Order: sequence, then structure tokens, then C-alpha cells
Amino acid sequence: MANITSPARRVFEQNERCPIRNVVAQIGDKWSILILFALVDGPDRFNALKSRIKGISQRMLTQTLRDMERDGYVKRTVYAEVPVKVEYELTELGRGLAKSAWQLVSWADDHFDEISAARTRYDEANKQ
Amino acid sequence: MANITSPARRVFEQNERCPIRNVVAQIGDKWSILILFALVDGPDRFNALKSRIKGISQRMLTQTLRDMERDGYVKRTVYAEVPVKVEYELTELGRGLAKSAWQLVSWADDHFDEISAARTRYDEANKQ
DNA sequence: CGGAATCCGCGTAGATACTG
DNA sequence: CAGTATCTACGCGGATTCCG
Repeated sequence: MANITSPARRVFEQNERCPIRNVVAQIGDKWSILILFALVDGPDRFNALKSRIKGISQRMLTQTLRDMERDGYVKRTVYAEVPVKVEYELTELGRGLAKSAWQLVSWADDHFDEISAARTRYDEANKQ
Repeated sequence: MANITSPARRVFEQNERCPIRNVVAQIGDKWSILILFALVDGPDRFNALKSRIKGISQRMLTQTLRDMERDGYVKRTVYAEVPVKVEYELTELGRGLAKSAWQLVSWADDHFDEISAARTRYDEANKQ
């Protein structure tokens, strides 16, 4: 992790070109990552996504998909049928993001117990 | 990315053991990742961190450091000097997280221009 | 079916003042 | 120096209603 310092220096600059404050902050919201992984296996329709992602509201699914489309991660296709059919799929950029994000999620999965234990230990030590 | 499906299935379960909803939600806030990378080069003191991380308030630095300490990413050491000196450093777990998160940040850095272009394109196409 | 529009509560986070 | 305490506001996100 020696070469972590070079672009990490930009982390602390408040300017608009910091990749963390721009990109990571964007996908660090409540639903982006979940939607991202919901689409890795292929395209899906709006209501199908809504069913699979437990707890998401219509409003937030729409809004987050729009943001991801704006960033170029998701492509939206409308089929002129009756009733209308709308499919969402990852772009090449979106698949790249998913692949990178997967490292982090995978790590989180592997160390979930360890983190839980740390939380319990902390709470135990700091309770009245 | 064929093996992405196995733990990704847990992504859509709303329960408390979903590693994404727990860990990523925790470090996906406004400051955690920035603090994480602020500490990869070694321990640092409270006010030194505050100076390096542009824009963070005293309140949020304290609070986020507490949360990271609770999760076991950060170790806090108080030196009984006058005035008091407090050092923060990454634990082994914290360094592991930083290493995994680095994949994502590095990707974001590499594709920043591409994402910016997508945003401009989208805004251009959707303005009145 | 796939939204858009509106309303609104609650939590996050900023600013400020004070302290061991 | 490294916090804590309090107050406040803004925006995220949920619920609901309506529409092409």
C-alpha cells in the first residue's frame, strides 16, 4: 500500500475534482450499491427491481436510478408497449464500478463477525 | 464476476446481517472514507487530522472517529500530558478496510473524467 | 406499468459556546 | 489540545396521491 499516497493526497483537497467527494459520495448513499448489484446479472424492469430490493420506495428507486443514469452507470430503455415497459441495465462503466465495489463488499462480508464483535466490545466498555 | 451472485443474494434481504447495509452504510457517510485515508500513512492527532481534512467540523470529526473506533477500524490513545495529546491510528482491521476501499477510490479516480462527461451529457440532453 | 408531484417528519450535520 | 453540549436548519427519504 505504498502507492496509496499519490492520489490520496487529493482526498483532502476540498475542490471539485476529488474523486472521493464526487464519486464515492455519490454511490455512498442508501441505495446505489444495492441497485448496482441488483443489475449485475442482467437487465431488469422497474417493478421487478422494486420487488427484489427490499424496503426501497418507488420514489427512491426512481431517483437513484436517475442519478446512476446521469453518472453513466445505468442505461434506461423504454419499450413502447401497452402498458409501457422500462428496462434498466448496467453500462460498461457501471460494470466496472460494480467490479471495484465488489472488493469492498466482499471484504465487508468476510469481516462482518469481526466488526460485530468490535461493536459489542465497545458498547460493553462504554455503557453506564 | 461469476461468483458475485453468492453473497450478493444477501444484499436484498432487509435483515440486519446484510453486510452491505451494515458496513457500507456505516463507512458510506460523508467523512469515514476520508478519515480512513487520512490515517493510512500513520497515526495522527486530532487537530492535525482536522487541518488536513478540509471542511470537516470538530463535531463530525469526533463523532466519525468514535464510530470508527466502535467498529474496530481505529484505535484511540490518550497521552497524559499537559495539554493532553490524543492520537488516532488504524488497526489491522482498519488497514484491511483501507486496502479494499482503495480499489474503489482508485477506480473512481481513473474514471473521473468519464463520469464527468456522462453527467454533462445527461444534463445537456435533459435541460429545458 | 412506471412514473411525477406533493407533503412532511426525522436525522444528519453545521455553527457556536463552553470545559477539563 | 481535544473535546462536550446545545441549538438549529436543511435535505434525505417515506407515504400518499395522481397521471400517460
